[in-house]
Amino acid sequence: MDEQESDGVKRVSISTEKSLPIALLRARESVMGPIRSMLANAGVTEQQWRVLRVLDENTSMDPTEIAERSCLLLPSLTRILQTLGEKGYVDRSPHPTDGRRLRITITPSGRRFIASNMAESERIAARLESHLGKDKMELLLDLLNELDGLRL
Amino acid sequence: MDEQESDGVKRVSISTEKSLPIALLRARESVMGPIRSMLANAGVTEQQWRVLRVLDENTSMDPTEIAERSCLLLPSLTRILQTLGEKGYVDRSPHPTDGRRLRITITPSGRRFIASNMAESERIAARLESHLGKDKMELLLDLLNELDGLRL
DNA sequence: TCAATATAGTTAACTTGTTAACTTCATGGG
DNA sequence: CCCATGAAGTTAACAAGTTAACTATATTGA
Repeated sequence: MDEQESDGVKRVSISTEKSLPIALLRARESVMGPIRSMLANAGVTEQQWRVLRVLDENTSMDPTEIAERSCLLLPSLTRILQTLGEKGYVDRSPHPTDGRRLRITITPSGRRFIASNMAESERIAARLESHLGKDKMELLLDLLNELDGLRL
Repeated sequence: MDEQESDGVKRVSISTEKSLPIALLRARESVMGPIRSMLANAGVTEQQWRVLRVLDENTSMDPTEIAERSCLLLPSLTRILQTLGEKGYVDRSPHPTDGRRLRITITPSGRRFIASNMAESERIAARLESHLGKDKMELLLDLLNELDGLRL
């Protein structure tokens, strides 16, 4: 119940319980718990893992594309690519025609890293889906995508 | 379609498109866009705003309670309370019986700050609900809460 | 052609996220 | 009573989020 409703006045204010941003945050925390453990063992952060996975799905990308697909801002990505380069998981080369751009590629070592951790990642995802139910999962993804598509 | 399905082999891997953590992240980004503009004008961060709103709903709390309700970790909250104290929005006093705890209270200035920005905050929330639809909004909140309740 | 403007990426400065170590106070059992 | 253990906060160190300024290259139009 809403603590501030004891005076009989219906509170219009959105108590933090019903706030969508906070609900999204909490839900994400719950989902990320097991994934974080897995990634901590593997020695990468959640964001580094996202970048590697996006790169693994594509042969070569420039930072702007990577940022878009892994949901990171460019300044963050600059630092992450720096770290991943030091770990030997990505290479960078100049763009053939546009001197402003870079071509980022995942190295064989990076692909091996993904391969050796993907099974566990998928086990975690499968366990989540089995707990929530396939139908609810799809419904949830649809709603989230719709939210993402809204132009506010 | 999935780029890696061209060989006819059904990919089991969860392309980042269908990843729940990323969908949650993207959805949150969309929702937060207008809120961030509002808060930037007001001169507080999203997290500072969350803390103030939680404090506004309760007369006095200790940091552990605040952290739980505003979905922050204690080390972050320590710094945020420091900042809010400097802004004059919160006060701290020792707990009457337990020497380890603190009592954090929102100041009148903090309440005025909330009051002068709550209307705009609610306009934004209302616009969101009108775009998505009340039914879908409730459905989404239910699903997110269920996700939060899962023990993985 | 060349100056104005736009794009890609980096750097900087500040705030927060995240984990671990640390300090102080409480509490329960010997 | 005293020590071991636990709980509440803080501090530290590093990674990432966020906005703005900046560099270098491209592109456009007069």
